[in-house]
Amino acid sequence: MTSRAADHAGKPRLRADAARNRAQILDSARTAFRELGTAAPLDEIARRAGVNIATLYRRFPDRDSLIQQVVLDGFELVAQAAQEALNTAAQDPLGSVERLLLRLVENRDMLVLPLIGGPVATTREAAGLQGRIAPLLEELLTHGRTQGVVRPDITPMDLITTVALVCRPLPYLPADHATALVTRHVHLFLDALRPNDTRPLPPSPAPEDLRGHLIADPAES
Amino acid sequence: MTSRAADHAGKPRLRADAARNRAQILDSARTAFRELGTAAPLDEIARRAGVNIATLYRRFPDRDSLIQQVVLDGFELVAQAAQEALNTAAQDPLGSVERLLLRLVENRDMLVLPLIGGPVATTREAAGLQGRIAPLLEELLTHGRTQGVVRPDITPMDLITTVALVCRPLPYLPADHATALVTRHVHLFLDALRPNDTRPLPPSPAPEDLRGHLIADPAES
Amino acid sequence: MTSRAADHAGKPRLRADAARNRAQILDSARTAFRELGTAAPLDEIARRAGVNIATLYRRFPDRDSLIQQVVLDGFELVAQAAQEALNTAAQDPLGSVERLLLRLVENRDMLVLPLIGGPVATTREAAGLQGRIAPLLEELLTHGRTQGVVRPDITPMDLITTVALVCRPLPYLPADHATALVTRHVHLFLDALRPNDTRPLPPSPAPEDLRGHLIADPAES
Amino acid sequence: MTSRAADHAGKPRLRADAARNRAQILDSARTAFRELGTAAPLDEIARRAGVNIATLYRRFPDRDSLIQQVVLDGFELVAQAAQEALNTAAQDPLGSVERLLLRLVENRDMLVLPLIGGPVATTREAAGLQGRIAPLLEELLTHGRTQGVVRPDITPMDLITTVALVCRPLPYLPADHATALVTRHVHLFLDALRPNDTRPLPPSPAPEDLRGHLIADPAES
DNA sequence: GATGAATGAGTTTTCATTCAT
DNA sequence: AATGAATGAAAACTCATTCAT
Repeated sequence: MTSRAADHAGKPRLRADAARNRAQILDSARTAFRELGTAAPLDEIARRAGVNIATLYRRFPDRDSLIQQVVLDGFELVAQAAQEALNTAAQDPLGSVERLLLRLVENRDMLVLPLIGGPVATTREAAGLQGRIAPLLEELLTHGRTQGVVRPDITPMDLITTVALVCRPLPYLPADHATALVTRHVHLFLDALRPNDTRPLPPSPAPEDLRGHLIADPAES
Repeated sequence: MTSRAADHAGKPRLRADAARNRAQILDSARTAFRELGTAAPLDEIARRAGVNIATLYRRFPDRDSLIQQVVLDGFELVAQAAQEALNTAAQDPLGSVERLLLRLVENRDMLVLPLIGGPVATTREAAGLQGRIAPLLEELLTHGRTQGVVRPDITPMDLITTVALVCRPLPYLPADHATALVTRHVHLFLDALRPNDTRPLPPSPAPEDLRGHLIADPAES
Repeated sequence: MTSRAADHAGKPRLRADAARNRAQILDSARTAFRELGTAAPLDEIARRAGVNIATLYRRFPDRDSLIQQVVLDGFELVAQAAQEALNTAAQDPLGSVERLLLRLVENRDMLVLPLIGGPVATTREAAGLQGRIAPLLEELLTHGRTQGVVRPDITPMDLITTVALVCRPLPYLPADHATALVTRHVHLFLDALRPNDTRPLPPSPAPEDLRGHLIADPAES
Repeated sequence: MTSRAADHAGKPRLRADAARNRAQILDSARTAFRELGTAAPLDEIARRAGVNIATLYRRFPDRDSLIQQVVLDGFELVAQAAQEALNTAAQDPLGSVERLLLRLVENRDMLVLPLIGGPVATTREAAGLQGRIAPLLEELLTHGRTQGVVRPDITPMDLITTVALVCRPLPYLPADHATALVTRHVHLFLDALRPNDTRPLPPSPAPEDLRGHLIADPAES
C-alpha cells in the first residue's frame, strides 16, 4: 500500500492545485516552445501559465527538465497512437497507417519538439518508450507488406521521419493553413507507399546511430 | 552604365573588406540560426564572423534585418535552382524535379529559415522573388503532366511545402544522418508523384492566404 | 475598507523593503537628473540607491516611467504647498504667495524636472493634480487682488512659470550660490506683483495649449 | 600681411566649404543641446549637420571644445547686445534694458547653454568677454538709477540671472508658447525694477564666487 | 505550496573614437 | 578635407535563479 501522498518510487502525488499548475506550465511551455523555440524565457512560460516563476522552478528545477517532460509527453502520444493503430492493422493496414499519421498531425501541438532532430531524450522513461515504438511500427508495416499494399523497402524510420517533419511547428503560419499544407503532404506520402513502380531508395542511417532520437534502441528492436 | 561607387537605387557598393564582413556575418547567422534558432545571440554571430558586434549592427541595424536577409538569400537560391531545373524539363521532367529537390536539400544550409512557416518576408525584393518562383514550378510540373510522368493534381505549393519541410534544420542530429533521412523522404515524395493509382488529395489553402511564405503572389501566378 | 494587502485600484501595497528601495531609487534619480539631465545612466542611479539595476527595472520598467514618477512627485509637492498657502491667504495674501514661492525654491530638489518645459506628464494622476493646482493659485491671487496688494493682471500661469524657471537645476553652480541668486530673483518677482504703476503685460498662451505642462485642465479651471 | 591660409596665431583660415560645415555643426549642436542636453550623441549632431562624424571630430576634437564654442558664441551675443543697449541708455534707460532683455529672449537659440549654471567657461576668450559684460550692464543700470526709473539695489548680476533663467531651453514646450510665457515673465521683471515701494532684497553672492559663469571677473569690474 | 522581491550574469544596443581610403 | 568602416567600451535591458515571506 502506498501512502496517500506518494505514488511510486520518489514521486509524491501532487495536491490538486499543484497538479493543475503543473499541467498549465507544460501547456504554456509547449506553446512558448512552438512560438519562440526552446530558448523561450521561463518567466514568460510562467506568466502564460498564470503562476509565479518560482512555482515553475519548484516543479521543474531547470529548463532541461521542462524540455524532457515535453519530449516525453510527445513520445507517449506517439506510442499510444501506434499501439492503437495496430488494433486495425490486420483488416486495413494502409488505413491504419493513414489514421495514425493524420492523428499525430492533428495532435501535433503535443509534438512541438521534433521527434527527430530535437533535444535528445535522456531519461529512462524516454528510453523505454523509444524501445516500444519502432517495433509497433514495424509490425504495422508488416501487415501492409504481407497484404501487398505497402512497398517492402519502407521502414519504421521513414514513418518516424515523416511524422517528425510534418509535426514541427511552423510558428509564423496560421494554424489552419499549416494543417492544410501538411495534411496534403501526408496524403502524398501515403501514395508513396504504393508497391508498384517504385524506384530504389537511398540507404537509411543505421538505427544505432540514432539512439535518443525516437528510434528504437537497437538492442531491443 | 552604373557609376563605380553605386550599384542600384540607393545601394552604394560596399568596400571590399566591408563586403567580405557582410558575407561572413550572414554565414555565421545561418549557422547560429540553425543551431540555436533565430533568437541566437547576436554577439555570438559577430564573434563567429570575426567582427565586432558593432560592425554587425552597422550592416544590420536590428535582428530582423538580418533575418530578412537570410530569408531573402534562401528565396534567391530557390528561384535560381528552379530556373535552372527548367532547362532540362522538356527532355526529362521527372529528373529535373528530382535534381531540383535534391539540390535544395544539399544546399539547405542556405535554407535555415523555413520557406513556409518561418519569418514572413516583407521586403519588396522578397515579394519579387516569390512572384517568380511559383510560375517556374508550375511550368516544370506542366512538362511532367503532359508527358504523363507526373500526377495532375500536384501543385507548385506541394513542391514548396516539401522543400520547406525537409530543409528545416534538425540541430540535434548529426548532419550526415539528417541528410540521409531527408534524402530518403524526398525519394519517397518523388514516388508519390507517379500518376497511377493515386488517391484524391485534400484541398490546398488558397495562394492568397500564404503571401509572404514563398508562395507566388496570387496576382501573378 | 481596503484589504491589508492592496491600496487602490490595481496597486498592491509594497512590502516594506521594496517601498524603501523605491523611495531611494526616486531620490537617486532626482539627484542624477539634476546633475546629468534625464539621460543620466540608470545603472548609476541604481548604484547610488544601493540596489541592483534589475531592481530598478522591476519598479520602473523604462526610463520614462521613472521620469513620470519624478514629475508626478513634483506636482504633488506643488499641489500640497499651494493648498497650505491658501490657509493663510485671507489674513496675509502677499505673504502667503511669498511663503509658497520660497518654500518651493527651498524644496526645489523635488522639482528637478521643470513644471513647464519639462517632460510632458501623461498619466491620469498627473492630470488630476494639474486640474487642482491652477484653481488653488487662482484663489490665492484673488485674495491678493481683492485686498489690493496684487496687480489684477497676474495669472496662476505666471506663478507657475516663475516657479518653473527658478527651480530648474543649475548643476554647475554651487548650491548655495544658486539659492542666493534665485531667491533674490523671487523677491524681485514679488515686487513685480505690486499693483501700482504697472505696465501692460503681453498676452499669455491659452491654457488649453499647455495641457500636460502643469496647467489646469481647461475643462476644470 | 597675413598668408592666404592663416589668420592670426595658430588659426588657419578655413576653406569656404569647411567654414560652412563648421557653422552647420555648431547650429546642430545648439539644437541638439537644447533638445537632448549636452550629452547629446555627437554622431546625431553630425548627422543633423549633414556631415560625417569624422568631420565633426576634425573641427572639434572633443565634446568639450564644441560646448566651449557654443558657450562662447552665447557670451559674444550678450556682450554685443549689452554694448548696443548702451547706445540708447542716456535717453531711455528703462527702454534700453527692456530692449536688451527682449532681444536676448528672442535670440535665446544662441543661449542654449545657461549663462549661469551651465558648463563653466574656461577659455581666455570667454574670460575676456565676461570681463566686459558686467561693466556694460552696470553702466546701463546707472543711467536708470540716476534718472530715478530703476531701483538702486538692483545689480548687473540680477540682470544676468534673469537672462540666464528665461533663456534656458524648455525643450518639451512648443517654441511660441515658451516665448510667450517667458516674455511675460520678463515684463514682470521690468516692473520689479520700479523704484517705489520696494522691499529689501536678500544678499547676492560675492562676484568672485561666480567666476566663469558670465559674471564679471572681480578683478576687472 | 505559492509568491513578491532581489540579484548577478548575460545580451542587446548605442556611442565616442580611430583608421584607412 | 571629407568620408566609410571598424572597434572598444559603456549603457540599456532581459533573464535565470535564489531567498524570504
